[in-house]
Amino acid sequence: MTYTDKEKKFKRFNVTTALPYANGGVHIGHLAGVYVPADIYVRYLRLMQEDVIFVGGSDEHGVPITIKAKKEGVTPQDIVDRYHNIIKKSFEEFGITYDIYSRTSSQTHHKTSSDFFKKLFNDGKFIEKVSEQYYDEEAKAFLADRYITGTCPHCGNEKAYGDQCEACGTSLNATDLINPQSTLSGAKPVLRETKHWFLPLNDYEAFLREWILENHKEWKPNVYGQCKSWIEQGLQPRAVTRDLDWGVKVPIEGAEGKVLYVWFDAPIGYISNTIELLPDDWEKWWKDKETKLVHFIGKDNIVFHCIVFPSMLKAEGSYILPENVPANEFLNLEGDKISTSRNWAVWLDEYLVDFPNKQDILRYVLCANAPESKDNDFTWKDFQTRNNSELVAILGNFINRTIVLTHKYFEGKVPKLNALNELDKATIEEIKTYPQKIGNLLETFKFREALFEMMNLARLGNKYLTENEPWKTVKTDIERTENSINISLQICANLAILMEPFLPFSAKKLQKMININPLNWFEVGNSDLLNEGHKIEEAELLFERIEDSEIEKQTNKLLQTKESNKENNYKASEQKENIQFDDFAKMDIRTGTILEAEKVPKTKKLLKLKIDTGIDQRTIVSGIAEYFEPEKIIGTQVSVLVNLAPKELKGIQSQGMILMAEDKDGKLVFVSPNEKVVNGAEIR
RNA sequence: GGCGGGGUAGCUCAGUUGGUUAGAGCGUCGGAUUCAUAACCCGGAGGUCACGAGUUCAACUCUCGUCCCCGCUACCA
Repeated sequence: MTYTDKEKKFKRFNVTTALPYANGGVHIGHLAGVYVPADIYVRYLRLMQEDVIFVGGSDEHGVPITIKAKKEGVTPQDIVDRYHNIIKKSFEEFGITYDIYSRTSSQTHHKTSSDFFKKLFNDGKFIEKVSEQYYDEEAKAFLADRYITGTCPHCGNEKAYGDQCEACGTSLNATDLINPQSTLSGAKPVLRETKHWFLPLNDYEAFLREWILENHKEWKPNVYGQCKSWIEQGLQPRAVTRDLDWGVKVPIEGAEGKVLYVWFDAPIGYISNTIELLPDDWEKWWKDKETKLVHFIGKDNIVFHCIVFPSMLKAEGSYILPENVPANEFLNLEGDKISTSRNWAVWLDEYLVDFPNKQDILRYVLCANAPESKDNDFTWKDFQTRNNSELVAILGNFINRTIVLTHKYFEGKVPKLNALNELDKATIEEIKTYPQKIGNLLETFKFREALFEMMNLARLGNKYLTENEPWKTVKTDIERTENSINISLQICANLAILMEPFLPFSAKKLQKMININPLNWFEVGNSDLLNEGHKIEEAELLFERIEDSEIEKQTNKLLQTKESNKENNYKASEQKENIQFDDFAKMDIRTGTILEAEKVPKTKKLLKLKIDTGIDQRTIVSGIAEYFEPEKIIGTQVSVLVNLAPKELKGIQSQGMILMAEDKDGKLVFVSPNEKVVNGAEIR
């Protein structure tokens, strides 16, 4: 029975963690947001002797993996094998205690997700839509947006992807690209009709409203608010299939060459992995109302776990819904956003090599500084300080001085307890409060506060010891000395259990040092955990100081990343294919002067400009508002493409285009004559 | 622009249904101490609670407006 569920509404816990995508490693952002809190939660529940399974796995489908495979000339399976193994191994070594860590490329998962789809299909839960998509006739395959490159219609970058131009950051549709090209064969793709199935999320709006907005007001504000925002913006049908050959095949006739869209199959991975763990007994973990389902995720996943997956489960009909989705915000690194592509991260597998047997320090720092209510910053300096002045100075030091004194005065045996004085009594009373205090906090997902309370017990120990001064009383009052060492040792024993969810490796070490077996959470809080005469082992340091040099090594590593990012940051795009003079001559580019400029209401980037082109005065809408203040550009002479077909933007006819140069940081600059000339002068 | 989250001591965060001098840890300064990994213990300094207005006997806490940070979303010819 947990502290917050006195009526025993729930008999068991099913705890899942977001499936890491198997095209890269796991970094501190993932750990702080998802894996560390989830592991703490599960370890705690186990100590409470609750029935709990902890389910994880790798997400191995989706287009990015196929692209990476192609780039390296290996199969997608090779890619996911590589990263799945790295991730699985580093989780193990880091002490994330999954009951199962499997993968979505498993047979079980293919069958489970395929059956899930079929059930929804047969029950008429999908709608079908036919649309036009690019098709590569040489490779005989439909092309995902990512598989198509072409010229960005906006900035002219020739290597824009079908979903996004990385040069200007614009998100695109593949059909927007000029000169589209298949990255599979290099062929020019053609449009072809294709059929897909959609989950009409809009039909679940009433259900979601009631389930979340009415019945789960206790969810974290960031999660609840985000859901509310999504629901109120209106939900759209979402495609659940794609034309791709890497993934779970769509299990119906006429769906050759189609797979389940990765967002559809990935959350079903939680179910598949449970089945793999408990083939005969999995259903009670997913279909019994007395099971508490909890998803640990990062904030980027809120929509999938609170809106989409529950709608899928609801559509299926026989599943329970998550009871809570404690999503964390993001962790930054030394002031900058963590970024895989810029290699701005502390990778778990590298940490484990650089700091062998120091898992608990990272666990501690990431928990103490977890982005529970807002984005937070990880710095190596803070890592060092928290280790040196909290783990070493408060926790490690208390344990060490107690054990050393026990050996010094009592030959390593627990001394007997005599008549208690007021301080003894007060201390014993306070010890009693910790299991429930920490338990309550953990059950309500307040991990950093729970950790803080655990440390407070060590603070209590230090204070108790200092006030008793056994190093003085040993010469004058042996009974006092016996009491103060006995009670200090009882605090050590309590800590040995209470710290286990947070600092499992050190807890184990401490348990060995004082010769006890792990107890359950309800046995803790007492001051008779160690009997008189109980033998304890020699003192061994739980934590060691981290010197400046080690921290410098890490910050230098990051500095290097920053340097090399700077150098590699900008690569001029390749020259486009040759054109004839006539092609160029078709473009009518003129000098013009900005007469008026104002922001287009309800937009962030758009300015409405009035330009004197020498030919006429015309209106042009331009997406430059982030870089220019309207008043300051009036009078500026610019280059204007005047014979571009007009286009309506936000209800305004835009007649032409202002030519801009884009710097590597995305900043836009006017392309202007370097001396004033007449308006309407041809640029050639 | 719309929606959501956040803006409290140098740093990281708590602040219950609005109610006495706004709290904690770390950092810093001073003291005490020596069992302990220059650690522990005691004490001090440090905040017009983003800004402005309003409701109220009383606002960090409620209402409105403004600014800043993060995310989602629209827009970028």
